[in-house]
Amino acid sequence: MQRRAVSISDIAKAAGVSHSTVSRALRDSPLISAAVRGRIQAIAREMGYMPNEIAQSLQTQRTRTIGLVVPSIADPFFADVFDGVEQVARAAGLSVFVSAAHNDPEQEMAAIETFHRRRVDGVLISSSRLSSPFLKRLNDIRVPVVLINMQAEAQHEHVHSVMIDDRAGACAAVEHLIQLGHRRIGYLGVSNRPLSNQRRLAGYREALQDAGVGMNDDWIVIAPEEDRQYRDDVVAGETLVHVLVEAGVTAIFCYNDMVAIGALMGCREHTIAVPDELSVVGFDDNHVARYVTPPLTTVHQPKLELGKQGMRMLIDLIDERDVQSTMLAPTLVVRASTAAPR
Amino acid sequence: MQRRAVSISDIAKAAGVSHSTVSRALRDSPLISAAVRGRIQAIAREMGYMPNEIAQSLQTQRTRTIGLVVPSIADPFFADVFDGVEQVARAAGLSVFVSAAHNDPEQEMAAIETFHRRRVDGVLISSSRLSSPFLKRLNDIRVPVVLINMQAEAQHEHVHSVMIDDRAGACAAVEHLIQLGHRRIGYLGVSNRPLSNQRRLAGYREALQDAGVGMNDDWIVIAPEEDRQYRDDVVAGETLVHVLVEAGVTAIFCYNDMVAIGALMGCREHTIAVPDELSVVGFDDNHVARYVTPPLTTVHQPKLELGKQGMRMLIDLIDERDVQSTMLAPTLVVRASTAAPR
DNA sequence: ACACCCAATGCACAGGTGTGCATAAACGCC
DNA sequence: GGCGTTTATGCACACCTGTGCATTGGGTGT
Repeated sequence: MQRRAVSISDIAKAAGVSHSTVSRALRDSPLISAAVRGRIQAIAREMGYMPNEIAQSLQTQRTRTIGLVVPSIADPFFADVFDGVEQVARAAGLSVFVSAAHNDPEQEMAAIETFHRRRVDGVLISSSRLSSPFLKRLNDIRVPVVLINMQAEAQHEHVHSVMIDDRAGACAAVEHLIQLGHRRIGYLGVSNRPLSNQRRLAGYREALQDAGVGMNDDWIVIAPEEDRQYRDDVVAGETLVHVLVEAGVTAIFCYNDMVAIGALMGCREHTIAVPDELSVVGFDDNHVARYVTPPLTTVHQPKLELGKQGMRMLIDLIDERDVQSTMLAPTLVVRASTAAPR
Repeated sequence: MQRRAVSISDIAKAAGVSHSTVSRALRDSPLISAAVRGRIQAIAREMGYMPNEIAQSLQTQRTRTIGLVVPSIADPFFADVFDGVEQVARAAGLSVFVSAAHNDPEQEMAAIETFHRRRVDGVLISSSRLSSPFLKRLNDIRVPVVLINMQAEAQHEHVHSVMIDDRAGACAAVEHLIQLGHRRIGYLGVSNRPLSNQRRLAGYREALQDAGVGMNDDWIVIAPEEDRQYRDDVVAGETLVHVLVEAGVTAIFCYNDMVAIGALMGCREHTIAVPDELSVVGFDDNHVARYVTPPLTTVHQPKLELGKQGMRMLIDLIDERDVQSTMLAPTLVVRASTAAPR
């Protein structure tokens, strides 16, 4: 049924020329006379010719293809990153393979092995944590790699990164609370994403210190590690917020929006009014943040830009241009979950 | 720098055999003696050989690759669909190209053209609407196509589909409201996705008719067409909900969750208590639905399953097995936005 | 008229892999 | 030991495209 697709040889036969001539004519080579070129292009169009990119890839040693590894595309954060990646890739004529690794090292390995077999021109990785054997493997495939929003443990020749300044974002959030007049500010963090949690906690501390506002170890609560992180962030916020309230804080900065949303739910259960009795700040600016009650004040991560920048950087690396790792600045979005303390 | 990757010829040279022998040995062909096979496999491992899938594709005329077209991966609906697709694809050893077409016919065309050039083994399409020239083009590429949650205008030889029963879902939602005791029930729809809107409206009417509950044209409001649908769904719900309330309904069934969330916001602005004064039902069971206030009663779409089924169907088509289009049943999820009328 | 040059085209190979067929070696059988 | 049979391997081609080099033909200059 599915008869062979038409190749340049078929066109050559139809036009009474050699396949080389067809190849050149279709690529607008000046070596071919205008008359012949036009005739061949017309025949090609008429026969419904569609270039075989597989054969081209084999010949040119370039697949015009890149691979993207994410934990899950169902997580809106990575979905936005992907959107940015895809936009830039499409504009550059590159196609992208997406692989969801679900934070499973084994699946991550499998993903980059697949990319290697498929001879992608470059790899983008956006994963929470990355293991050392994984990085070694990355080095094996001899292809440019860009890390999105993750910190490389060691520097490798072909590895660059674009990330978001967690510390600065946390600072901005806490400074906002200080400016509103809060002096007893808590942090509600997580333990299953240690790097970013540490950076946000550091920003929290720095802001307080710079402003000369007091700290207290009782005002810092870190949720214990859990497996199903996505749902659990909400549960963590919901169950732990009252600990901070009992410790006497008037405002809390949460590791991310899902924790903050959990905190909002916890407050409702304990009939704590937000923002009247407690101000709550999140991190990420998840799509959800604007629809909860009250709409959440949060730190906006430029996720789309993260993807775009990462992809641009990868293209530069593929084309052997110099690049340097960059850091994107998050911005505070003030909504209705924060107010001056009573 | 990036020296040529090792090929089977390199291995052949190292082992003192022909490349054919290496090829067969690596594929565990019984034609090769166990001794030689083992030795070659050892050498291959040692040299860090990674099969070139591009060359294999050219030879076998199979790329083990499929293309997925969606409007946007940032829309959580399609993100979940993708997740299902990816899971099944990975298990079958297929890689997936994702292309976001943003409901732009031109970009959709470009996407399937790219897939054609790359000689994907099959195509999955999940788009709101599909134009007729687009379908024609689909037919041109001579590859199995599965439509996910969209209705084909005409039947084509290679085109099958898996969809969700909009009508049944709408019925379930409205029956729930009737069972709670509501007798004046409104529908808040959209006009930029005419097919599914019609089907949900039909389900709404059917449920009312079957229960012998009265209808009224004033209780049906359809938002006018807008371009930026995603954000506008919320705005539509927010601005139009009071029209229905003034028409005297005690409950509304919304086209989807975003419209319903807009309705919730509109109610808050007009200080209409939900669910005490007005019950609200959505459609989709977006991730957001559980976090709004009050948590939204809605019709759950099995999005993951949609993706999985679609991918399974595509694999069956690729392997030339018989398949038939299927319809998945949505289920009602009762949360806190619905209650008996006062 | 002849040498020369330039424009246009074809030949042949390369890229990496899989496989039908031929070939060679080994083995069993009488 | 010759012959037929099985087993193991190599040869050569195919998949489709791009390109260096050779070739051809026509035009130009003297």
